[in-house]
Amino acid sequence: MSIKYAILGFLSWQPATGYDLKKMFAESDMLYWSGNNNQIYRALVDLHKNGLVTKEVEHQESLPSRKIYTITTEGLAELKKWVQTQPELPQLKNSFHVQLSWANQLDDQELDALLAAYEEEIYVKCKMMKEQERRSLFTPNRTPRETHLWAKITENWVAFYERELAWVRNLRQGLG
Amino acid sequence: MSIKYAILGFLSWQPATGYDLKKMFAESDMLYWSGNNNQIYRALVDLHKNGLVTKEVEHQESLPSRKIYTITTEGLAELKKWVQTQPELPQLKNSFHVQLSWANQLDDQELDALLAAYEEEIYVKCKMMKEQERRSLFTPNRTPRETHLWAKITENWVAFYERELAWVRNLRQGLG
DNA sequence: GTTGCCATGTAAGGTGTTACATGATTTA
DNA sequence: TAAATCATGTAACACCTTACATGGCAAC
Repeated sequence: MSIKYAILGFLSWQPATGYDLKKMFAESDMLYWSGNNNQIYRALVDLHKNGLVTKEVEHQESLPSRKIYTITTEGLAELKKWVQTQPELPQLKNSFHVQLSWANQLDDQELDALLAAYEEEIYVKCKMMKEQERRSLFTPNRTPRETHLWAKITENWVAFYERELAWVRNLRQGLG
Repeated sequence: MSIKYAILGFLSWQPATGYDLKKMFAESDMLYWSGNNNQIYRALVDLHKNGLVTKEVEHQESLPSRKIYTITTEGLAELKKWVQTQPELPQLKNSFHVQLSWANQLDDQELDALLAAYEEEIYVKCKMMKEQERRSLFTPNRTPRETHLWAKITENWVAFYERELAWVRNLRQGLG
């Protein structure tokens, strides 16, 4: 899938500039894009070309003019259509698995150090995710159902890291 | 990280051609590359240029000559060095989350159909992973420790899909 | 006085995929 | 006769990231 639908999603809440969207992506830990300019500005040009958003230019003194993008009826329809397409499987890329696959060259101490480093990293991320869940940032809060869905997505992330943490702890115990 | 280390890993078991490696990647569900030619042949050229593998050409009649790559001492050292680098966090890209984030446009029936489709997809993959775990394919089986590590990696994959399945089932129940 | 915010965008490069191209041999 | 296997490789393109570039304004 491409970042275009996530942008349409944000614009379905309210109009925004590229800069706004950039911040939204950067702040959201749920969506997996870094929020870099290149992708966002290009995507907006593309969406505009296809009539899925409208562009309104607001000139400013001594600052680059703001380009405010608003989703169109076609854009909303396209979003709804995409939302209902066959879901893809989640894509998990864990380079640590590759490291572990060929970790047999290491002695017991080196291997445990590697596992400990991974455990610590997961632990920190897990705590961050839980903190974010507690603050319930980034909830659209328009209908109870939507709020519930967003909570479930956050819950999924927390559970993902918790399970990973349990796995690596179990692995260390089994070896130690 | 790049595919180069995974190739070095395979070559640390035994010499292989690009074609062999392609099959290894395609058969392995643990490593996340598709096993396409482009990446593998380019990576092999690069590894050879850097002296991490040696190339031996075996001419054949009426078939393209086989280029057998063998890992060098430097390659083994490089692999060991990389294996001990600070692990990265697993990267999870779940486009279904994006669909769900803006699924509020859907009515209850459409939403449940979407969740059901996801559940089915995860269920099938989960069963495949369990089957692969049962058969214990692709285990190097050189030392008990290495066998154990590989089993744990497979276990991690199974648990990943099982947890995802439990999550979507729970979500459906909560909405239904 | 340096850092950060606002706001646009470009350049360059890494990573990854599918499809194309060749051509003989074996299998269904 | 159609396909799969062996074995190499190229072309085209999608996706994603970091860093670069500009330039005024506000805060510390």
